[in-house]
Amino acid sequence: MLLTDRQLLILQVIVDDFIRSAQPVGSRSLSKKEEISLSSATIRNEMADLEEMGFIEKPHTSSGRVPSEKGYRYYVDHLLSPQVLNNQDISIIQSIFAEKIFEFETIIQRSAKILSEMTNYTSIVLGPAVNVNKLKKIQIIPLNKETAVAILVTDTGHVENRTVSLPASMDAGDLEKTVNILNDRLSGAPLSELHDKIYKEVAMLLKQHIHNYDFMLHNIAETFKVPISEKLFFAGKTNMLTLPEFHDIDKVRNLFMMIDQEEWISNLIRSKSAGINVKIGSENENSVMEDCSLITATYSAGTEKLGTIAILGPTRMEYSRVISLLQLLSRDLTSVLTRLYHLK
Amino acid sequence: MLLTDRQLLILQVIVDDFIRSAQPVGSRSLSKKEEISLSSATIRNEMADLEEMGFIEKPHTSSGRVPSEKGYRYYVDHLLSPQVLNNQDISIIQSIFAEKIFEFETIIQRSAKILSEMTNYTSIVLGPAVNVNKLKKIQIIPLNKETAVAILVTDTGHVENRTVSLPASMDAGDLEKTVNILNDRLSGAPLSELHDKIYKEVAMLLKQHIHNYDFMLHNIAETFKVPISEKLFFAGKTNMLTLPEFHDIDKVRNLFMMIDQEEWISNLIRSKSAGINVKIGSENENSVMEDCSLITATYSAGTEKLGTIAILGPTRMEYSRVISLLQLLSRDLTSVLTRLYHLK
DNA sequence: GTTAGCACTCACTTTAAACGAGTGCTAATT
DNA sequence: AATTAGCACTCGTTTAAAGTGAGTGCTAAC
Repeated sequence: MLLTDRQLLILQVIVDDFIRSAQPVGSRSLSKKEEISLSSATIRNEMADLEEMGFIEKPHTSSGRVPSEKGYRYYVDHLLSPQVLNNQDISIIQSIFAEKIFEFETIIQRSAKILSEMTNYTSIVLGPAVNVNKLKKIQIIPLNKETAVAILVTDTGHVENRTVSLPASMDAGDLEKTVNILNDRLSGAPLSELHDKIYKEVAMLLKQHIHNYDFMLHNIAETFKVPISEKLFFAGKTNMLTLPEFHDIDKVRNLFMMIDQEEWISNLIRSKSAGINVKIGSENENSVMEDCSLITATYSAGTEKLGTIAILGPTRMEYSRVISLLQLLSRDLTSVLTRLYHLK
Repeated sequence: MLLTDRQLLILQVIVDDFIRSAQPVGSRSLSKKEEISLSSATIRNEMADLEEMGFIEKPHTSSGRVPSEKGYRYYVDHLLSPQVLNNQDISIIQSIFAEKIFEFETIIQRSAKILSEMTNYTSIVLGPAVNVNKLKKIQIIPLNKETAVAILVTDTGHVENRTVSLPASMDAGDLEKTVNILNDRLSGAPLSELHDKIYKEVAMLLKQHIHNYDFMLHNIAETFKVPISEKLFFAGKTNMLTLPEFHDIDKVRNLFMMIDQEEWISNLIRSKSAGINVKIGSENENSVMEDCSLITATYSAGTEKLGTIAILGPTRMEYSRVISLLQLLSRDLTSVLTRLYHLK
């Protein structure tokens, strides 16, 4: 099942054309293209072969051909000439990092936004798993007699905060002691281990030094128990509504309902290997994603993988452009983050 | 233009029926209702009058009647019997506040989610304007030689954080001095005034005590300049897609594109007076909201208005239920927040 | 004042016909 | 042997016409 050069060319043109127009491609319109100097009849013969091999298919008997999933897969694996981005694209991507003072979350969010604007698809960014980060510092700042704010800062500069209740008997001295003990014992520990460590290592110490040991211990442990999972950012969901494949409102609704399940989409995106990853249609193993492709790219700091950026679009996606954009952005993100967080 | 009791009854039944079914209501189906013991012909006469007065209208000559905006308005103002919520509804709302340790943002977000689930409409919650809150404490926590995290805590327990660059020459002592000066001078000031105050009151002091005065001053001022506006939370956008009035994908797209403009929606929601507020269709003064009604309620801490919760639905909305839910939730929110933040 | 009856309206549904983009196959051409 | 012109055929889409039915307005009778 080897394709001739001519079949390759025809397949490529069919895919390109369909990506552009969303209309089934007929033999006559192909024969008019510059790249192809064959009669429509010859093309029909080749198309019949391509169809037999499963690369293209007909929506109905008398219509033009449409790439099948297998066709897209072949196109992505073998026919894709990486699109050279123009200077404007490049400078837009780089504008994400232009601001001097920046927040990690801001960058991630802006990345998602810009990516969706540049592609007219939906972009999804999975932030780093905060709970593998190591604790840099704990602070507890009292607001009034009963309430205080607990703040965790990680070595990556991520800040988590929770409101905690203070025991009535707690005085400023006790609070300070508690914070000191916590910092002393917990600094450097991954956030995910805080809860355990508090009971194992901090409990005793607190008991010795603090009046309202019990209440406080419990409260603090609870506060730090809440799993801090990766944050998920979306941009350009509305773009889906402009695509002809989603003119059916039920399809859109099903897709949106799936997307709203952050749990599910996190798993979908997280479990991808490093580098660029393309999942076409049913490769995503979910019926609502049948008409969608998902392209993911990971970003890192140094050698440590931090998160994923993804583009969700129709199977009829501009693979070449999207891949180039993701490559560029993930590289830039990685280099900025490496610079920022890896000089200890 | 005073309505007779019979006209009132008919109007009410028409609106109720249309809210339920989304289908134009005909005279015959009305005459079959228990509440109404009149022949269809009589009802037709009354309907003709109601139409002449502008309370109902016909989509086309030979169709049943549909409430007009004026009809909804009258219904909301005069015919609405506040729906008594059942125990299940009440306990669901109260479950929002069940958790012991809670974050303001978490509560707000959960409120939005639950509200949208209970109503099957879209809920929007506008958080408090953080920049009128007063500064409780500033902390700057160095991550490495070049970077630090600046943390602002307000008297309401809200935490803002930014990454800042440190001057190369900065040592631990300088940093501590800076933080002390900042806290000393800025505590109690509204966040919105920090930027000005830094130049007016802090600049001099820093100059006297800190080595790399210039770089630091600038950096800090910039860090605190970024306007911290009210956060906006959405839930149940997808619910719109199940409504028959939004079977037209273009309508949905226009609405979603409008909603995505946070700026715009903030203004729409913010500028409402205290208490419950109902805007029907074109009263929202935007063409994409023509088929939508927006019901808003404010929540406060003590006497200070903090934010707004809103439900966006079709003009054919279950006004009674939504108003009851919003009333309950805004009251509960207010009482919890008052308890929490008003015991200084 | 109320109601039964009837002609009328108009969106929606159904059916049939015409259209046209595209195919597969065959026979002629290169 | 590969290519192409020609032609019958398929089938979704468009257009037109006819039929259906929910609902109305009006009038005359109760």
